[in-house]
Amino acid sequence: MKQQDIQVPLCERCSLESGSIFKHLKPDEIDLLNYEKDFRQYKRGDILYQEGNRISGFFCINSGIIKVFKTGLDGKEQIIRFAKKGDIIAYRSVLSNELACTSAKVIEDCQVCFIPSEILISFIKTNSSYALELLKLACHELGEANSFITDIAQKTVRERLAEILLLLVNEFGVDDQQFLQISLTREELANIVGTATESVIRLLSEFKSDKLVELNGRKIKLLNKKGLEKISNVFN
Amino acid sequence: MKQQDIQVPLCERCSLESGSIFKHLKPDEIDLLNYEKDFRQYKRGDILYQEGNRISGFFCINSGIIKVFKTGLDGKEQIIRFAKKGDIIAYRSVLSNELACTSAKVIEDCQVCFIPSEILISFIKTNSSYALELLKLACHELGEANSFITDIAQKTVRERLAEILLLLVNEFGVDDQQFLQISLTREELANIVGTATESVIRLLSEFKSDKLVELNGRKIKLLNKKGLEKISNVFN
DNA sequence: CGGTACGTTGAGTCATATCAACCATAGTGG
DNA sequence: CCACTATGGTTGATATGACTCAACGTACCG
Repeated sequence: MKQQDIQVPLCERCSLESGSIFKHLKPDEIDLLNYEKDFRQYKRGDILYQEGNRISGFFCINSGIIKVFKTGLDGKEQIIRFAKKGDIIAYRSVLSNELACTSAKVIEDCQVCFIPSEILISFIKTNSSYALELLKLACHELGEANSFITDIAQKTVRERLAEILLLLVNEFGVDDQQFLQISLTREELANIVGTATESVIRLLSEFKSDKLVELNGRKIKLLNKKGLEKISNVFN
Repeated sequence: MKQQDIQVPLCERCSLESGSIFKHLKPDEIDLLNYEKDFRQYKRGDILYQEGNRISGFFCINSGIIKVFKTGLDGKEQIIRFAKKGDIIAYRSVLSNELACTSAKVIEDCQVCFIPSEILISFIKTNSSYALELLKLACHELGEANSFITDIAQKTVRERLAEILLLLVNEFGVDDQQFLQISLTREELANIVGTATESVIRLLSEFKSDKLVELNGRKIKLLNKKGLEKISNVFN
């Protein structure tokens, strides 16, 4: 696709395609959104927003992948979640009216729309079913956070790594050769699981020896999902 | 207080006293709440609701303390948060329309009001500033969950224990002898920190040797907050 | 008095972190 | 074109934090 072919996506179409939260808006609200939003493009490594800053709006992802993380001790990142097409990020800070508690960095080149806080707040005030959907979203994320807390507190690194691999396949799918669609460095994997880079490397090559995964640089293919599920101790 | 003296609390007064989320309701909504709510009393050890069940409403705490936890591997509890006067619990499941992802158990005898889901949903539909407050609450909790994830993933047990002690003092305060108001078993402490009971015991007695805390059975007094802050690595 | 729940301590083990060295690759600038 | 540097990946050696298991003390309760 040539540069001049890139079009600002239409919210109406995008929200339906992606199933984003905006599909609950009324036509005139969608129009307002289309008018007020600011379309932006970012490349791998770019930062959308940073922990500790006040944020004047939030982002809706149209394409690409973004990692949302907190910076802990010695600058070590803890990845909280990923965002892809249809997801919104930074809405937490906007709604709680707090400083950003996370940073967001591009993993795969992306196109996003920036939407000013006031628009979100006004939709909540005028469209109660939209507000309810937002609540549903926030509460769902809260449930996932709770599970993650329990996992990190109780499971071993080995168990968590297996779980994360399965989770990544579910969330991002695989390409035509069955390799995981999302490409992460070993360090990023470690920063999801909550461990050291070397541990991820060692465990991955163990998984490889056990014929659970196939490795090709950053590309990972799951060869034995049942086996990984067993290791990860998920029966829910 | 004799049994017959116990009164069903009035939502209007309770919400103002406790600063609960219901203070944003309009008078006629408060009346409806008063009418629809179901006042209940529970004793230490009682269970309010359990993980995996569908919940038909949520609880507003009038007095006492409740622990909210997930059950992980081998039935080990991970305490997610505590609820005290003015807090609401189980609203997550109600709003996300999911099964309960946690259980709730009484730590200190409590009086609570049970409020049917429909009431909450109807308030959201009719009172947008209330909806916004609920969103604020959920998003705030989400931020706390994110911090907790990062802590558990990156800090040592020693650091986390120090942090939790400080946090408990902040949240529940101390009695006239400076002892922490909330009384937890060692196992419960371990289930917040995410460690083994024995580890908590050992670390607490280390803290005692280092004159950081005073111990008297379950009663804990913080003697040197600065020292504990230093150990806990909190500078935020 | 036996039972149950909680607290404490010691000893041994193991998973995981840390430290260090090394290789591969790609981009940079002179 | 080559040296230089940065980044990421891998492996080995070593250290240690934290868990597990087991024994035992204590307190409370019916």
